[in-house]
Amino acid sequence: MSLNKTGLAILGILSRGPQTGYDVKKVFSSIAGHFWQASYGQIYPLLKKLNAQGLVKHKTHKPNLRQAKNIYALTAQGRKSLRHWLRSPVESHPWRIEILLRLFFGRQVPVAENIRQIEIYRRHKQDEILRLEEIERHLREEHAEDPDQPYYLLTVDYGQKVVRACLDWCEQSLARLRELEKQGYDKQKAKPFDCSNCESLAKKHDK
Amino acid sequence: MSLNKTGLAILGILSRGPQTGYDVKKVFSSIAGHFWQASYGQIYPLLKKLNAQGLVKHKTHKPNLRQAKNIYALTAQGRKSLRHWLRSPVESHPWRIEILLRLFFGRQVPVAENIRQIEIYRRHKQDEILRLEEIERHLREEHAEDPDQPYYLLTVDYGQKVVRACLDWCEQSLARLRELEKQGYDKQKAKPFDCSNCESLAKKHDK
DNA sequence: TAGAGCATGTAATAGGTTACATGATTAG
DNA sequence: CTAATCATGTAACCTATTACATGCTCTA
Repeated sequence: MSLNKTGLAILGILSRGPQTGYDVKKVFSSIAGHFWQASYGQIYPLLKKLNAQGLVKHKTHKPNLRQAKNIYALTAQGRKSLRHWLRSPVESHPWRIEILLRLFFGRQVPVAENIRQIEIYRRHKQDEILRLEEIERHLREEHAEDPDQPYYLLTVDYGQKVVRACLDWCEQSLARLRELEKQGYDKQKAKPFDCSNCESLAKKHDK
Repeated sequence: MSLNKTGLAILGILSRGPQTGYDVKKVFSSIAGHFWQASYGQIYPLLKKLNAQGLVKHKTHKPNLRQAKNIYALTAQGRKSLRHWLRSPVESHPWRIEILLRLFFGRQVPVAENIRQIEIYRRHKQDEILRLEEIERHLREEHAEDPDQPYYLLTVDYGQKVVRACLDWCEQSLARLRELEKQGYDKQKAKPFDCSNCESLAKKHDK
């Protein structure tokens, strides 16, 4: 009965009504993709697994001899599993942020290179903002009658707030790095430095 | 010559000076863990692989007959690979945010349940803030002479800004859900809703 | 002398991406 | 007729977590 988060996501999507694997993918590509993703290579095998576990059932729809599509629907068991998960306490998950990994080793290249990277990152975040605004507009216009709309809007709002915080950070960091550059940071000697006290931080974290 | 992000992270950590796999892990557990993580099960095999590729070399230090530890150091090739990566443009990465996945299906449970989840999530984020402040304090006090300090502080600042944005969102979302609850949202009929126009959003995204 | 920390590693498993492969239908 | 969209699926591969296994050293 082990079930991963993406499996539960699929159950959740099917709770909105019966649909094909292809339809499920569209949800991940449209209104849910900004906080969760899944590929066909995951969706089809998972639907099979959910079916084997009795959490979904499918009807094969044959409009003609050659073609068939599988329409999946939640079972009572599936709805129960979904609701059980929704009531279990949410956990904390670590983040992986590549721009920070790069900046952490920033001294290995000239300051100007790091400035360039943040400018690229800022463009990505600006694109994300546009995408989120597009989703918000869609939700307000096309989902005005959708009973799920209030919850959907919460997810978009999260994205907008976080991405705006990223953009704030970009501006501030660019200013700081330009200042560093002016102060001749690149010309400093690379004296080795070792902090033995980092251990005490690590200790607390691993508990 | 394929090399993943965590492999590059290890190269980066070794650029601060030769050290053991155990030492590398401590960096992920202390000042780098808030934006990148790696377990022993990843670090030791990766060090072996990096060694095979000539990006790191190791000396086996034997303080006595029984014990041995492997001290790894970057090679010229390794330093070159690291710098090459640092100059390549950073890409955009999707996020997976479990609290949003849950809220997306929030209508499946009473509003009070979703409020409870956001309160739990808020506690996680408050803990993260404390952790980040601890790291910042450590960096300001113990790394005052560290030439990498300015870059390290940038990574902490990112975390603080983003987590504070999350906390803002928590407050606002809690207020909205309390309002929804008051308005009798839970008693609404669950009319089925299907948005055919979601497809147009999906189309743009998949391009 | 017991517990915490130092130190290295493997095996099983889980989770996910990408490319490949196939073929029908529909709109311009 | 041709391009886009609908629709399903597999195989190879990569990345990462967890549990397990081992044994030394130092400090209270």
